[in-house]
Amino acid sequence: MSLNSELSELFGLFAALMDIRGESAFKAIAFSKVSRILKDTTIDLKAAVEDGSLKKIEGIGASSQRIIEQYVKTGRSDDFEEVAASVPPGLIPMLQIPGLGPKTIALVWKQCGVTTLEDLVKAIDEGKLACLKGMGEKKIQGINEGIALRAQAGKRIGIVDALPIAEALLQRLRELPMVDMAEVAGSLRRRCETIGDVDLVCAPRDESAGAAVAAAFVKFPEVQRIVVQGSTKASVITVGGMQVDLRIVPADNFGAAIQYFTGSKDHNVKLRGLAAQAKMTLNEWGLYRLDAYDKGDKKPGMAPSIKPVASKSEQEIYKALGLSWMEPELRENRGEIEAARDGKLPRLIELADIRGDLHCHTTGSDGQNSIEEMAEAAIARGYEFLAITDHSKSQVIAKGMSAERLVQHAANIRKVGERLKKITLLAGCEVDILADGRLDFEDAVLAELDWVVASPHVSLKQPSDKATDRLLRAIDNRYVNVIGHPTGRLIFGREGLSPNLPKIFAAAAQSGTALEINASYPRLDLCDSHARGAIEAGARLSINTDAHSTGEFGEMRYGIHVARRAWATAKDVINCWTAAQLRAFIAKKRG
DNA sequence: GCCGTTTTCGGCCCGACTGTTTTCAGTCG
Repeated sequence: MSLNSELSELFGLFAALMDIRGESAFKAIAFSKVSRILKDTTIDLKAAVEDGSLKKIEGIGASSQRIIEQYVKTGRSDDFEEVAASVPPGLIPMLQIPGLGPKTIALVWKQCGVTTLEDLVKAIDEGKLACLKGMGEKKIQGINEGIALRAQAGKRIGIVDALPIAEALLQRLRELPMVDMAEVAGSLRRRCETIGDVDLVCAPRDESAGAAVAAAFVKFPEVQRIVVQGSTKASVITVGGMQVDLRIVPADNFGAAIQYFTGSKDHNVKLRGLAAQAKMTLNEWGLYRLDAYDKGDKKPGMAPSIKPVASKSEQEIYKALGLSWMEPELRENRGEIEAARDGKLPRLIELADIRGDLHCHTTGSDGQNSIEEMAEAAIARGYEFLAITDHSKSQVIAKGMSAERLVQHAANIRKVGERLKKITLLAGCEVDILADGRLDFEDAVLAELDWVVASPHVSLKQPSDKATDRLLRAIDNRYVNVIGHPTGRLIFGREGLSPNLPKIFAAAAQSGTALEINASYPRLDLCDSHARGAIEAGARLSINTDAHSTGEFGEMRYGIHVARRAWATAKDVINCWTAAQLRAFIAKKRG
């Protein structure tokens, strides 16, 4: 695990421990924030400790800095260990149980001696919890259900599984005659790589039709089980076991609702702070002037009776707060609010900006389709160029090619390119970066190609410094144009390499080597925060599907999501350049 | 714990829901 993720985890645990200890919730929130900052950042913490730049990061104060410094130097933290020693570690996983929070956990620990989940189950069975203050029959039943729920589900799912189902449900909602507007919200709208549940928001044409919309929604064929069904909300479990929450709001409050339920939580918290500074209050119903709001009539489940400053559209709400509208992918409180205030939001890359794919496979190695079929599929997508990059010889399982076969393959690619004319085909290779940073082919072989993607496939658990040297060596090779899936991580699968990213980004920028956002799920590698670090360091990105069949070119959209979350514009991504620009990019590095 | 054109002290987002309550605490998103 990298130093950054170790420290991120430490601060996350620290926050949980403080919660259970009953310290000020704001302290725990502050440490959670530090945990998230460390998870997102690509800065080299060792270097930041040495040059004292740590405390310049907003959200990291004196205490956090002290903890990080000690941890970087010694691999441990006195502050953390002291707190950890005072709370049984078995209590921490209990925070994951729905309906069970820090206060209740502390109560059963101190009053009943519960220190593990097993203890808790036993205490419930023996009726020990019933004698606690504020603990009734229903609450105990709720905890029991929470434990069961946690055991059977609670797992996040990949965007690749969630998005198609959400889009199908959205389509059905929009086709309902009584529905005026419907939209996806939540982490799915922000295009996060994994999501907990799907949030949908819709507005009926007639405000009284809420119950009818909910009734129609729970009968959709994708729905397996109904959790809640009312006139303002319906919650269901789909056939695939995914939870989908539908909120039904008046059309006049649609913008506020979708803004609110899109989040992120951190983004909304910051926005509410801005509202408060301007003597306003922001909630899921709208943005209101504070003095009027306090006097207004409020009933649960209904819009406040007073006139809002803004509520119909997101644009209105942001505008009233002095901000331009923000793309959902940016709403993570990673500087987008300041950028929107200063008119410095990027024009994010779109799928339509992509002119070609620079990493795919054919039957030459482990792909399903021929060179011609892949090229025709690329033309059908409107691409101007396509790089065919089959595996090198070390990838025996993937039918990796010998040098002789590769040269013949390149000749075949060029022949197809000349015949088709409508597209520029680049004869390339995905060459393995061996564990020590050597490439799987000699330079003389690579020099025969138009395009080289160099990727790590083995030794993905090597130490950070070795991984750094390995990738730097590949970047240094004049024939290497892209580092493919640079860390080798798999979502839900493996952590992959954790190289010193600032060094990698700087070398890539300086040498004219692009870094890949591999669009194939579950790779999505680089991830969003890494890709953003690369852009900030001046490196170019390349979004590629790594398609092993013509159908997989369609995965480009998932790579675009990552790039947008990384604040990428079309100029940052070489797939948006013209074929001529690409040729110049190649020629410049070859020298 | 963090932060500062309302502050170096005193705030820190807001509403809904639930359960165990006679006015509120805990949890969730």
